[in-house]
Amino acid sequence: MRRAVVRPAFPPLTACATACYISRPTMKELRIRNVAGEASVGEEIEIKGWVRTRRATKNVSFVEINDGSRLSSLQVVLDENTEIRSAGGSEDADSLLQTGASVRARGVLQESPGGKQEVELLAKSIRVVGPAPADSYPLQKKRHSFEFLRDIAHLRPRTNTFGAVTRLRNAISSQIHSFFQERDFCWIHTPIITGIDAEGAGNLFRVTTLDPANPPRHEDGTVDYGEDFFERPAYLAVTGQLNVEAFACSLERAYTFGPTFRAENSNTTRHLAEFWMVEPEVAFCDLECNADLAEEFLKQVIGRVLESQLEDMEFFDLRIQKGLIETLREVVEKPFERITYARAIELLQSAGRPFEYTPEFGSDLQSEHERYLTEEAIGRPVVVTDYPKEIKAFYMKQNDDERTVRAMDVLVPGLGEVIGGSEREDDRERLEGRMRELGMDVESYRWYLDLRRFGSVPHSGFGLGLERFIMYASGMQNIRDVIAFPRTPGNVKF
RNA sequence: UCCCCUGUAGCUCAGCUGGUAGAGCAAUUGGCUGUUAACCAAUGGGCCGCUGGUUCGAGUCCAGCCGGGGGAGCCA
Repeated sequence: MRRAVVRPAFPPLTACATACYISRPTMKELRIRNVAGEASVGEEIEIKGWVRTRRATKNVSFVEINDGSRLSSLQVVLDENTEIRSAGGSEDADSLLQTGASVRARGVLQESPGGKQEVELLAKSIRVVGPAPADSYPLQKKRHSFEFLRDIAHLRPRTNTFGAVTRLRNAISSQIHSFFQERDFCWIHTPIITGIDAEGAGNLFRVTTLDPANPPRHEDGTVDYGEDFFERPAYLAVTGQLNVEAFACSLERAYTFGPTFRAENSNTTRHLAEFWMVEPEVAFCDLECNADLAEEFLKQVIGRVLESQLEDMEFFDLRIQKGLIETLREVVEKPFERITYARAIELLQSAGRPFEYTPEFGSDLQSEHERYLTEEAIGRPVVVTDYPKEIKAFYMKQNDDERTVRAMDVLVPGLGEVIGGSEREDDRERLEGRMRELGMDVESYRWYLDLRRFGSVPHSGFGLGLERFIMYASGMQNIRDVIAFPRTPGNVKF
């Protein structure tokens, strides 16, 4: 069977100007973000989307249509010559053309006499594909609280703010991959199910196929996980770091980028039970190298999304956080400060102001301390290194002073810690010794210790919480508003 | 997990020392010379979170429960 000329339904953007047709060779179907660049005034085009608002006068009405391809809607003008139809063939298609309805509009692009937009679509026809009854459609053409929108998480992508957040999240994710791919890193898909139950990092979600009402038990009454799917306890991963170290110690440059899970009962604007994390890991790389990587990473990703997402970023700057773009530009342009933990404590102790928690060597930096350091004492991003070993994870490389480890936190104004990382302990004996000090089950980490037995190498890495990064880049104040469907204690509705 | 705040119209909120329910926006209808947070007018809209208590009388006071938000801790 011979096929006619095949036109791709979803051509890549670079080819779109000449090939963006779907089954209608004479009709240019465009996404709204491409209208200005790919259609000229006088040309007939078709667009699809959802009605944001409608303003009607006696003879003309104006319909704002948004298709999510960009922040701005396209103004579609209906006059007495416009044919208004509905998919259901309703006699009253005009009344169905209201906020929330999905529509197809076909017409001629023209310069707009109104001040707010360059071009508009004078509609020859507009078709209501799916109506949205106004008496029950929750999104109105007015501002809604984020709190309310969380209750309709399936509809909030249709709002300006959440659309912008979603596009920014996508752009950041893409730029994260670009940053590492351009530097020859391998993306490692570390497992989501793990048998390692410690790492100190909080509570884990258990993964099991046992019947919770009637699990097999040992004679002493404890649950017999030998009967479970993995024949031992299993959990959702809280980090991919230990796994990705195996690949850094073979491919030299590796990173993870995926979901991770913590069963902590924390209810704050900065915590989720399911979130995304980026974890680069590099062999032949010490702490300074690691800090360099973190700084370059933040600068490149932020710098590029400031360019590619300018319209959305200007929206955040105007509506979410005044001065956001200026703050981010400074992050991109100024070098990060680097200080040791000991120096940070000195700065805090000489701050000449009280803190709720008194800063002293040996105790962890509190949120208020981090904010003071980066916002007031230094005034730009700062990398704090060499923390006391007691407050950091077992795998961090021990300094010769016997009291600190080669850890680093990157603190940024307005948020505090955005990146945490370290040089890893590459000496097997010291690592195992530290694990025994901490009372860990060394046997279950035998494979991890092997990385230090065979061809061990200095290596370093860090972790970045994607959602916290998006919060920082957008100015959004609640982590639940930068992820599609947030999972928090007591919340898995969507 | 702890501390604080809060549940009143579709949304955001007001409602005083207890006296029987209000505003703005949204919606509906009509009007209007191309609007853009459109405008003008009219109309409809309420188990005042739930349960119990005090009282002649509870949106208001008390107790318990449920939901939401913020802060702290933990951390990313």
